[in-house]
Amino acid sequence: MARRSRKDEILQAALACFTEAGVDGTTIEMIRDRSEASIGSLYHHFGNKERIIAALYLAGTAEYAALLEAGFATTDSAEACVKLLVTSYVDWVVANPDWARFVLHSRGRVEAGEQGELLREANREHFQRIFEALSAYREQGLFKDMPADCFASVIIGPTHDFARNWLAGRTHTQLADCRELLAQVAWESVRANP
Amino acid sequence: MARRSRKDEILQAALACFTEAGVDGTTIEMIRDRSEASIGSLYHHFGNKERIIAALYLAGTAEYAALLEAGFATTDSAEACVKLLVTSYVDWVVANPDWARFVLHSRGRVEAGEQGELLREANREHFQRIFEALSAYREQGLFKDMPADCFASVIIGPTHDFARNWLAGRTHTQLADCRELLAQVAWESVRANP
Amino acid sequence: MARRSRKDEILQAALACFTEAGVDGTTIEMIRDRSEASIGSLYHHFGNKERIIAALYLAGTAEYAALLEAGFATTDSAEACVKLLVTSYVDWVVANPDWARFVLHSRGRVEAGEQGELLREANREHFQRIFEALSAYREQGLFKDMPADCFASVIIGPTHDFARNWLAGRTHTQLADCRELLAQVAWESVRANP
Amino acid sequence: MARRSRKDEILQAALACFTEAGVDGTTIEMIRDRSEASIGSLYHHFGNKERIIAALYLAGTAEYAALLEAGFATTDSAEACVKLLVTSYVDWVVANPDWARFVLHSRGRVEAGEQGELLREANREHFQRIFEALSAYREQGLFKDMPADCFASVIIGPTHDFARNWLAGRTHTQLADCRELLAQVAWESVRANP
DNA sequence: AATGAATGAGTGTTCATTCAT
DNA sequence: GATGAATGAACACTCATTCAT
Repeated sequence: MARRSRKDEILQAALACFTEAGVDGTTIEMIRDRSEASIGSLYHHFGNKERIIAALYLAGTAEYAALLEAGFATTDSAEACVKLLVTSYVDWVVANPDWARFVLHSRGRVEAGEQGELLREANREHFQRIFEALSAYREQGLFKDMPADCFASVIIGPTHDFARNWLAGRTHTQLADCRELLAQVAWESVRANP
Repeated sequence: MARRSRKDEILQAALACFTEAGVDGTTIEMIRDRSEASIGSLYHHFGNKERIIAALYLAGTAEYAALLEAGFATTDSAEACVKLLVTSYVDWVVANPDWARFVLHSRGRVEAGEQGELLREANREHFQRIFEALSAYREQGLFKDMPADCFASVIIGPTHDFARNWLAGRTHTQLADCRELLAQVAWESVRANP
Repeated sequence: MARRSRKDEILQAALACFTEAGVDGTTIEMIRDRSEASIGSLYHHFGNKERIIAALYLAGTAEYAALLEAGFATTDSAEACVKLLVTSYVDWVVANPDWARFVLHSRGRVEAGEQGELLREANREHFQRIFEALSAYREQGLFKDMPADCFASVIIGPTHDFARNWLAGRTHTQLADCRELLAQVAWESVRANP
Repeated sequence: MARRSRKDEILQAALACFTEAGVDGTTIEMIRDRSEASIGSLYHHFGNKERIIAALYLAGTAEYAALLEAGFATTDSAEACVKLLVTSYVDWVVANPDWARFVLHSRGRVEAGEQGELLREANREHFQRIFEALSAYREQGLFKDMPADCFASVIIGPTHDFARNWLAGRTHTQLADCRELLAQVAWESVRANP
């Protein structure tokens, strides 16, 4: 997240507060303190607390999507594609642990709020993009046959789960050290049996 | 959760509120309304809101643990054991969707609260029990070599991920319909390559 | 305060609570804890919190009055009488610091409560008794001429003031060490100039 | 107390409530009603109830200290100094009976609260100032020899005691009518015998 | 654009008291 | 007499939001 504009400073401050006190535990006053903006400024830029949360969420998922997009450009096999989904995610989480923790825990909230439709739209595009990238391989029968939503969970589920635990300080192993293992497992789990 | 005692009625009511309004969105007043207990009674039994949350959480994980324990008794192979972890979880989630949603989203909060150590203790026992059940097979080299915390995520990660999505109404497929698939994937992901 | 009956045990416990937490800071629950009586028992004996306070107050002032009465029996001069008022007070405070602190701070409260008239009656009797003891000397012109309420404050004021400070831990000097000095000052302040 | 700013209006309202209902009997809502400020404004200015009490207390003692200071400027004998301590006090109490009652009954509470150290500091300065004013006379042997804390109680004790009684409506005599008498008694009580 | 004093509905919690056993 | 679970009115305080400057 660039550290340039006032808006970004506020978002940065909000994220730090969310990390320390939780989203519900963070008050506007706390964000104001840390961002050194005024309350008026906060409301001028975002309108209300919910929209600060949504903006931070959407920016986070956009970053991961961009990372993925960049990867797709240099990817030319089913295996590389599947592994890319995992490694991009791991890389993003390791590079932005606070942001990742926030995103992982706030989805339901944003989804239920006034910006929910925006999120859902972004999500549809995200999935759409991934399926486009994979559809050719799928038609070639390179993947096990399973429902699309199940397919997604099988690929990314172990990574999500481990990332959650790592971010909560519950693992002995570092997330970065599992990068290849998780990618390999993902590939083996979805590839069609020879 | 039995529907007998006053304490359980309160817990039941709290869960319903959490499902409808979220944990933070639920007020003591709402729980009082639904449980038809008095505020004084609520505080007499639980002391504060945090402890209502913790009690509900702990009861939930205990139920899953009990289900698992019952399954271990009739399990006699590495494959059956691994699959049991998945199917028990799926069964519990399908039978108790509200409770599962609550547990899935409140872990961090309970962990951070005053009852956190209790939870961590319960968790240690839970993992201990699972590793006991699997250690013999592990020593026979029936599993891929990987860190223990990673091993756990590989087995249960896809199920956790899919269950989260299903509970949030984001899947087209029913969780119950993926029961065998998820169990099979779990087993294939951790078994040593022939 | 005798440690015999249940009522006295409760009063004793209440006083200890008042000392530690203040009268308003003390809850019925705290008194119950310390007295090892049940809530029901507390209410059976006293009816409500206010009446516990009043009973303790009245018992305290009665003790001082008794001490004074005993002294009057062996007193045969204006000087001895005046000094007795001071020394009896000092002796009682030193012997019952917690009780004294409570009495010194709760007069207004008891006076304003439902037992206020009882207190006022006791006070009238108390003053009546003192004036009886002093009236002969007064008629002999042994005292300075001043209003009765002023006379009382001149005698006991320094002692009250110092006792308050001593009970609050604000003095370097011990109250007991000022006993004779305060008595002497009282006598000099009210005796007619030769 | 000036009647200008919002803060002072709140303090004024609080004092009126304390007089009518007692400090513990006064709710924030009552102060809000009388001051015509909003609850938010109350908390914006003072933070919590305790700090309203402390601010009122400190302002009260500061006023008396100022009165005293002004008097010291025109005082040039031991007798005048001692009498000034009494008359300043009487004058302040007569001019501000509600405030005086509050100060007389809330010292322990403020002392025990978070602003206690502030109060103690103010007190130290107050005493320091008085002893400076009297030390020259003391060194000349114009006073009876007694501990400093006792000395203070002997001078102001009768006045404190009578003022308390007068403020509680327990005296027949007016405080103002005892002004000279109390000053004279104070002086006679501490001056060295000729 | 920026500011921050003011707002007040709503929150979790306390605690004196009652009453069925 | 004794018990203690149950009651619910009342409280101090929080915090997202507004708006005049």
